[in-house]
Amino acid sequence: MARWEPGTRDRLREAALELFASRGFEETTAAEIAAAAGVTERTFFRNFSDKREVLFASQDEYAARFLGGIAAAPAGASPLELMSAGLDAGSGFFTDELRPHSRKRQAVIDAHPALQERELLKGRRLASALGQALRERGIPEPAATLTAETGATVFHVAFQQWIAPGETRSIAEIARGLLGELGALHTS
Amino acid sequence: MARWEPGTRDRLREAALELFASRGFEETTAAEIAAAAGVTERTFFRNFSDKREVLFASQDEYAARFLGGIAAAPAGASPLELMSAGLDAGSGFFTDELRPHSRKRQAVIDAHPALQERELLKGRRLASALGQALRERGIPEPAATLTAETGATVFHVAFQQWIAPGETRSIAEIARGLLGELGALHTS
DNA sequence: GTCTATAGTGCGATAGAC
DNA sequence: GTCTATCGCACTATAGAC
Repeated sequence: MARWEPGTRDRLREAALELFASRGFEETTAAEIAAAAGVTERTFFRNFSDKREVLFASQDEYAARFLGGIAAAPAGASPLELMSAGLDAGSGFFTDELRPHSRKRQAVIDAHPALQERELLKGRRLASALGQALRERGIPEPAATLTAETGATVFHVAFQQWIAPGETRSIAEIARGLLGELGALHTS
Repeated sequence: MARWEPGTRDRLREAALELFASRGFEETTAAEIAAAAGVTERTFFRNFSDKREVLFASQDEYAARFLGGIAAAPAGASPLELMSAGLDAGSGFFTDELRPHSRKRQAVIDAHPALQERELLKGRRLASALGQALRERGIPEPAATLTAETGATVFHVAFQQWIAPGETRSIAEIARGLLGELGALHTS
């Protein structure tokens, strides 16, 4: 038997969500999460800088996809086209199987101010990273920042809708619809 | 001699800012702040729910003034007039003598993600409270939320400008200018 | 005011991957 | 052999319970 099973990080994330959802965030200790994943508390903190972060690693993965989509867009793309490319690329992260998981995760976050703080910070970091990516694609200010803020907002609203009860559309569909409505605001 | 000097809260806030600014947030313990203010660690945590909160008590006072200004505005005021009344009332908090203090405080916050998280949460709470205050004044949705979000943004931008190097205008003047520019966006 | 649980860090030893 | 992830343990500070 191997000294350590692969996928420690993912097991910790799964265990944490389950325990947070069933017992509450503050009532769950890092040691309990670690034990549920078959590792020690020390290993938990080697994988996640603090107890809140275990819920937000997925956000970082999503951001990386979003940024990758912008970087991979064809040369000469407009700011809005870059943002659409990013939204499309990022949306691949939110598969239909992930939806129940995301609903559970959001319920936990909504119940704990400490987690809301982290979520807000991640949101600002996403907007900031998008702005940087757009500037690196040659978009000047203030278009880069405006487009980045819009993109972050569209994602946020689309995600909230995606996890709403009864919603069946993909997050990409929802985001496209929102971008369309946003455009209509300026042409009507 | 009194058993305890008055103004414990304020002394703790002053001591905390000085220590955070000179040594850094993480390098300063709650016990050190308490000692500098002449009280025990226990008293620190009785006054502030956590170590970060000692820097944000002022934000709560400001919010209370802002909300009071909205509540005190004349009947029949428009959403924008209510917001202006709130901004005017709140601006009284930011006296010229407070400006160096605010600059120092913001530098500390900008240097520590843990403090940025708290700042973001306070910002969301302000916007949410403004929306509630407007609804209580009879403003329907979506005007209440839109106006509240605008008001929170104007305050945020005005505050950033107010602490900018060389800036001498009052925060009320800056906010009025921003509201004017915002209005011009819709009439040009 | 005192006592205690938990978060989070530092470091040496160790076991497996390569 | 090197590199990396884990363990195990000691330790401080936060924050809440009593």
